[in-house]
Amino acid sequence: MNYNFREIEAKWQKYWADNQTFKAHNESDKPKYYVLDMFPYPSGAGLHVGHPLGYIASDIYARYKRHKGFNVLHPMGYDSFGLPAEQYAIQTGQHPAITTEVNIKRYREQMDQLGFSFDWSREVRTSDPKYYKWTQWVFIQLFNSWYDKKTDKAEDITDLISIFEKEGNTNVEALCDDDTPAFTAEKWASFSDKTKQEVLLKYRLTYLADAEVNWCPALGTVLANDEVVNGVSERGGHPVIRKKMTQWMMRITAYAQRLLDGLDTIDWPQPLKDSQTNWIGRSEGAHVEFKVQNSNDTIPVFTTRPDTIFGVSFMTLAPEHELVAKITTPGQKEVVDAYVEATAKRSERDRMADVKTISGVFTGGFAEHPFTKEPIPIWIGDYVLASYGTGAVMAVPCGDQRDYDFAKHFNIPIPNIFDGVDISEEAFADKATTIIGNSDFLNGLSYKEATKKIIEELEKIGQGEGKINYRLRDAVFSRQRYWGEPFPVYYVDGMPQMIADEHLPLELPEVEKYLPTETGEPPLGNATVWAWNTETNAVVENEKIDHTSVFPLELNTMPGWAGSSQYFNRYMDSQNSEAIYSQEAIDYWQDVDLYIGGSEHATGHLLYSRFWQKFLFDMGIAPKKEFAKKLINQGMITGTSALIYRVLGFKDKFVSKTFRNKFVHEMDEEVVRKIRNFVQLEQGTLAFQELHVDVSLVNPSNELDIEGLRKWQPEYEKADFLLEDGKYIVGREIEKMSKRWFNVVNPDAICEEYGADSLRLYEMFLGPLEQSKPWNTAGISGVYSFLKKLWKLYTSIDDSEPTADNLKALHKTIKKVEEDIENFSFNTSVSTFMICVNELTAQKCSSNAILEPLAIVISPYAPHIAEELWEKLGHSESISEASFPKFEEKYLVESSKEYPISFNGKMRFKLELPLDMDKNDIEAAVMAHEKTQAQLKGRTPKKVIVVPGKIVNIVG
RNA sequence: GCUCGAGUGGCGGAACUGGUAGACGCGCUGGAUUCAAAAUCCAGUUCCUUUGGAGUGUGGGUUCGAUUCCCACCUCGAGUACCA
Repeated sequence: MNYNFREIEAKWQKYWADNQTFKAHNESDKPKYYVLDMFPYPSGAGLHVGHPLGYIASDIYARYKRHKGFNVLHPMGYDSFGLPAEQYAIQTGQHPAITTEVNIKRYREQMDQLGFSFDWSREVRTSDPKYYKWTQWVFIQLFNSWYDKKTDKAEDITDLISIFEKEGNTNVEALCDDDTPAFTAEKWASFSDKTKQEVLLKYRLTYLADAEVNWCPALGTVLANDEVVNGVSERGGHPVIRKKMTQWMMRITAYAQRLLDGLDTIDWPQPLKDSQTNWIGRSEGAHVEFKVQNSNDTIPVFTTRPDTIFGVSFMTLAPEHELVAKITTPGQKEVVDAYVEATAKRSERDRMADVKTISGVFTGGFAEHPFTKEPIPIWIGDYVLASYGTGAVMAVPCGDQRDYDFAKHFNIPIPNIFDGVDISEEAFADKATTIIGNSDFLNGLSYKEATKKIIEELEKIGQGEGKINYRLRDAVFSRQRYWGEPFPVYYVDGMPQMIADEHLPLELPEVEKYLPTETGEPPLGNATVWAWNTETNAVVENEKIDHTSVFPLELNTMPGWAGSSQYFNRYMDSQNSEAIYSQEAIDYWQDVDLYIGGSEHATGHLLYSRFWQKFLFDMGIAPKKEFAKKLINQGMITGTSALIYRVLGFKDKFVSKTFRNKFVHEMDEEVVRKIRNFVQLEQGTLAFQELHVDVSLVNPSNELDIEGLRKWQPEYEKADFLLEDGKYIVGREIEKMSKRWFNVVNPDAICEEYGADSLRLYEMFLGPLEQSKPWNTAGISGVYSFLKKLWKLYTSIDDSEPTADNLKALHKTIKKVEEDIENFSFNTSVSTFMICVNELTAQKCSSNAILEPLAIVISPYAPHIAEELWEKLGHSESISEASFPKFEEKYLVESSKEYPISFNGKMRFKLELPLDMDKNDIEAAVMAHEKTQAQLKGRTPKKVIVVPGKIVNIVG
């Protein structure tokens, strides 16, 4: 019987589903192991071949761990809130829930087809109210918490209130808004209820604030910093501007240091840790207060080089800085206003694009040097960012290149405060060799000594202190979208109130339109039943709002990362309706042992999740400070795009690849004539435009299906082609697999033709998991014929004694595959299987004692065929729990070795010698050999290196 | 610019802590089988001036010996970007 993958794969997929083979139990005598994949957003396009790469790897690992006797948790779900479903809803009016449901169904079919060993009973969907109930619940817990620097953790807000009642806030060391006023217990008691709530908002871990946000007019929503790439939205590439809006914020900055420290405790890829480190952006320095002359105002500044304070010759404020208007003198008002206005108009993108242009204006105002009391001119300049530090810098042109350039440009003096350094050409910024001079009490000190000294002095005069600054900003948590988690929040007198836990979830209301309202409110503003009745604790019609018992609900929804920030814990007990998860469940599963996913989530999902995990840890409901011990980034599978070349200016004229050339003047006259003839253009410039066409229109020899193209899109209906050898040859380009490049390949066709086991093996065989690699199906026949050979090997099975060679082939394989899986080197395992099957076939092995363990070793990679072979071997239980064969060294012991004989490090011939031969005998045997003498040509070797069991090297 | 990766045949890639460079697969070439094709099997396949040489992006270095370690540079990719 031939290898019939269709029948086999369908049979075992059904068996696994019927028998719930991969259901994980929350208690077991076995050790636990938790293997997690990043759950997908179910888009309309379905899975492409890039998705399963990580899923296959994690599935191999999960299946392997089961063979190794672990109780494995391997769940899957859907990150099902998101923009595409909403955009589709806006266009068609179809509810996003329906689109999402359809897409999920397709994803599920595709995943089932690949034979993944997921425990589907634990599936979660972020858009399911039963799930987002707990997202809302975490939000409420954050709202009810503040961050105490003394205990260095989140604490209950009620504790803070009792401190305020007892002693005010003067002794409280909290991470709170910078503008929090100081007050005594008496003062607190005198505050109105509303004021109290306002003050508390400055402490809560999630809070409302008027924030400068990234507003994307095209999407009608704000975006988080990590959702803005090069000044445009990550999704869709729309322009983004800065705008002030009242938004929910997450006080992630409270955890900046712990997020940084935690990185040392987890086994994550270094590049990923680096990008989180950079994103958090810790810098040590000092906070310095500069007094404004003839005023009570001070300008706070953060600097990493307080040691250079005697080199300050001007200050620069961000144009948006709140003191600008106050400081500016009447004489300078006009130019300053013009500059401020011009800056506000420039998009972030513009400002970023030209880093080279130096601009700024003098305000006319002066600050006072804290030590010399000299006046320091105050400038504004757009190179100072309002969002970083204090939005103001003390400029030390001799020590900072940017300040140096600014000073040169505006003819500001550049005092030199370094000993023995020439600053006539550029600034000197090398901390290691710094010796301070010309700086009063700092003279002669190194960077380190001077920094310590100056901070002491600043503290003495009360104008500064040592400070650590972070680049990380608090995260905006509001989105002006429909298809996201509603906030469990209603407003009384403009102040946010939480809906009590027991009334969650607060479900999304129905709306007629998914667009913002005419008054510019978010889509939830269209809902007519969206008010909270505090007496019945239910959502009621808006018209019942009376501001006494019925109040308006929040109109924003949560961002995409809300639902993914705690899903890994929820899987541990996903059907629990009483709690986010039971304490028993999390005590058993603890954390994720292996997390596989893309590196694009480095500063988004993976940072936010770590933040939430630390918060849950502080609350005492998560036992681990980090949610995932080990993380692996699978590489991207790139697509091979197909390009056709349009003659510029001729809509329907396309030339085959060889005819186009980027530099027309380099083209052959003959070719130019042909093209001119083709487009009937005697004179004028020839140029070409590259256009992507669907890769399915191109065959493996890069020939275009011309008729197919004409039918593909109306634009090409009348296309006319200049052919070479009667064919149109397309250009090829390796690019990210993306719908817009028409280079997406989905796994369905491959599954259909070769089966899931082939696809699984092939995706692993492509190369190292973590590297990105181009998708090319050309090689898939290799793994397919391997499976056929494997199948054939099991056609006759008997109880014969295995030969020494049989055992050697098997145990070599066990050893290598075990090492490979532990090292996530899945590509080399596939080669190992091929070698093993080739050897056993050559040896005509039919021994049960070999074929049985071999089936288990292969089973994590190609589970369907392994189950079928296992059944053929006479088993009635699934192979999935069979224990992994034990490697035995004794079968690999050799008695002789084929020594490579090298001359000056180059291998010239090989010589078989017994392994127990000692150094001297080996040397004698090699020197006596005729080929040695031929190589030496009469010379006497200077030295002979013999490494027994490895190599012989003759020098001379 | 800065940070982090990566450069090995026609292609994907292999080579454990420095010890036979190119495993395994694709492709290609030749052969067997076949009326023929598919499938299958066998042999070959880094390059060159082939009784021998050279060779892992380039140039140096350490070593008996370097794809592997060190230094400098080049190219490509990813992240980040006026961060005070």
